[in-house]
Amino acid sequence: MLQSLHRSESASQRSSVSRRWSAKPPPPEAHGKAAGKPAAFFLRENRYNPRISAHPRSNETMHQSKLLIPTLKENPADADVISHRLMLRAGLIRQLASGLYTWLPLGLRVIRKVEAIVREELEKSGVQEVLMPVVQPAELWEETGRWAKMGAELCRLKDRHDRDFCLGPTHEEVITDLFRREIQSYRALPVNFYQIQTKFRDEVRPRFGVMRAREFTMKDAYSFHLDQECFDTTYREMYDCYTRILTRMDLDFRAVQADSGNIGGDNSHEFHVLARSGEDTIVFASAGDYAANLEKAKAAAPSARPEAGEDCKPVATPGVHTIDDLASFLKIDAKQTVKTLVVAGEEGPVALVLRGDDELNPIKAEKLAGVIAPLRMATDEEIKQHVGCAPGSIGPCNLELTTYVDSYAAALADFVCGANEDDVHLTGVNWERDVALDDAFVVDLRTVREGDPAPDGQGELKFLRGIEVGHIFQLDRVYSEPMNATVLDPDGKSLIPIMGCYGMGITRLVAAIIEQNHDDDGICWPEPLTPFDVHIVALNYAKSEPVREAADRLHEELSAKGFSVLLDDRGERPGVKFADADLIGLPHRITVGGRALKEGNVEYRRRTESDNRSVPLADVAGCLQS
RNA sequence: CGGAGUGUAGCUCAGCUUGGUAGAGCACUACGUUCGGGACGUAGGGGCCGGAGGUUCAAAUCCUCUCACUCCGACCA
Repeated sequence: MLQSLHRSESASQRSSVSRRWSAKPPPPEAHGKAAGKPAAFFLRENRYNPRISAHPRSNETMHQSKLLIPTLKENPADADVISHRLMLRAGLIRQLASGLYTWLPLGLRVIRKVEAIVREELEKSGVQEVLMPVVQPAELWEETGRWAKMGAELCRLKDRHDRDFCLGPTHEEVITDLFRREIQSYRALPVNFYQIQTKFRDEVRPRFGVMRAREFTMKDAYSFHLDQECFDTTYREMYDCYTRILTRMDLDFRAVQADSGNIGGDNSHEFHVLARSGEDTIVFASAGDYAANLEKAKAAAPSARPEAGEDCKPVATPGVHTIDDLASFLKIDAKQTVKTLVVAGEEGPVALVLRGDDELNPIKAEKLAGVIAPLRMATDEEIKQHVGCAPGSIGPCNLELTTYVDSYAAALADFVCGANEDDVHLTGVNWERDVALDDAFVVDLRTVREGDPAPDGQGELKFLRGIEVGHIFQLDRVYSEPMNATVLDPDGKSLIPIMGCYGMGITRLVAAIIEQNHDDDGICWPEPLTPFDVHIVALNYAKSEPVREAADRLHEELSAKGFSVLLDDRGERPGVKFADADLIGLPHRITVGGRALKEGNVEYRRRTESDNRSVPLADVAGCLQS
């Protein structure tokens, strides 16, 4: 597969390249009309102007007419999310196939900015950079059992010798292998390695452009420690490091407690950039510091259970199958009912009891002993067989299944539930009296809701949407143990180190930044991340000698002062240039036009402001620095 | 993987119901007029109507099968 992949790829590249070039040969040093033009992949706006190209320039790549920045006037049909739309429209990326994107010059410059900040802060935190291969041998994954455990998301391939490989979706195996080969002494610990590398995950559903792509760039770091205390120190350091990185990017973000997947352990935080289009719901307290992913979020324990008041009685409920039906049929609040869900378990089905108005949190449920992960609801047949009725009439009374009860359901008195008999419910049911309740089986199962009391009692819970751009968590010995990574401790004994793992989505960050920094006209790059600092929009550059001279001089002057400058030297009309400038969204725009130039001025405008300011040509640099 | 939808020019889309020589706008090329917020005229170039099979005198259009892409749900940076 690997082999055929190589072959077909190079073949197609060759053919498309030769087709392109043979159709329209490039003009080497030729000037004038007779010269051919590699027009197809230069800009649509890029009119070939012999007079311009006759002028040698110091820094060709900064000239917009020579850079591939294919802006789009119309919204691409396939992009619904704002960042995706703007990235296509501003010419940052182009899609190759589902979940695969080519980064064009402008987008790549932003990636480099993001990477630079990430690198600087990681180095400050004492993390050392390495670079591991994208292609990884199956043997390593077999050692940890993930070769079998990972599904189709792991892209597998074979080399010419028919040996198994995969495209790395993550690098725990590789780094642990490196560690066990190279590090033998406790004295080397703690160590922390990072890389910025392409990952491939064959996502079931890539979406939102580069936000959830199959191939993407991630910064991943892995640390090794002798003991928990040492790990905790590094974990805090990484938490602070991530906070510094996102703060430097001017992002509005939240660190939240997170579920650590199948790894377990309490040390797990996600870093979310707040955005309406975010895929995750994050929960935070209106007062105090509590913040968590919805999957993980808890509410304060319910108040104590009231005394029983009613007698337990069966009631006929023909055709009533849902909690809504039940509440309206009996004219009661859904809060006074209890629902019993049956899920697949290791030794027969398991019952989960929740208050009628609550939603099951599947992440919490699948962690329970005896419950199969990923969570699967029992089929109607299984329920019929084990409970004896249809799903609409199940209840905890006389239920012969392992039963977990959510603490909110456990706090009810005189509640209504199914009678485990079709079309019959029980009213006035009370725990202990009518149903046994073992404290060990009273657990947190519900999905929290806005307005719930915060678990630490500080205010109530609020929801926001977030884009997960970072995740730090404890790996314990999940990889070091099966892979036999050990060091000798001071007493000469073998010791298996604890590991930590710290991920940050580089390409996803680019999308998240745009989600938070745009307006109706386009992107508004924050200074630390902008592909260029300054956009010089030269009106009539080709035809007006004074404009060309002023713009070129300004370009050189600002470059010399350390600004990165994009000079719009295209032969487009002013309206087109302004619209593109807004779309691309560089923070500073300088318009050089004949009108103001007569007075020796140019116009300056911040991307986030709506008014132009007239500035003498000589003062531009000072104006930018202020 | 289930559900929904879309594939026609580089882009946005019409044409399909009711088969009869493939269209518009933008973009591109040339020339001219324009030139401070997405100009205009004239003349051009560009399409295996996603692919395969079928029905038919005739298929972008009808049928079958496929492939790709997008959106909604379970996974994750």
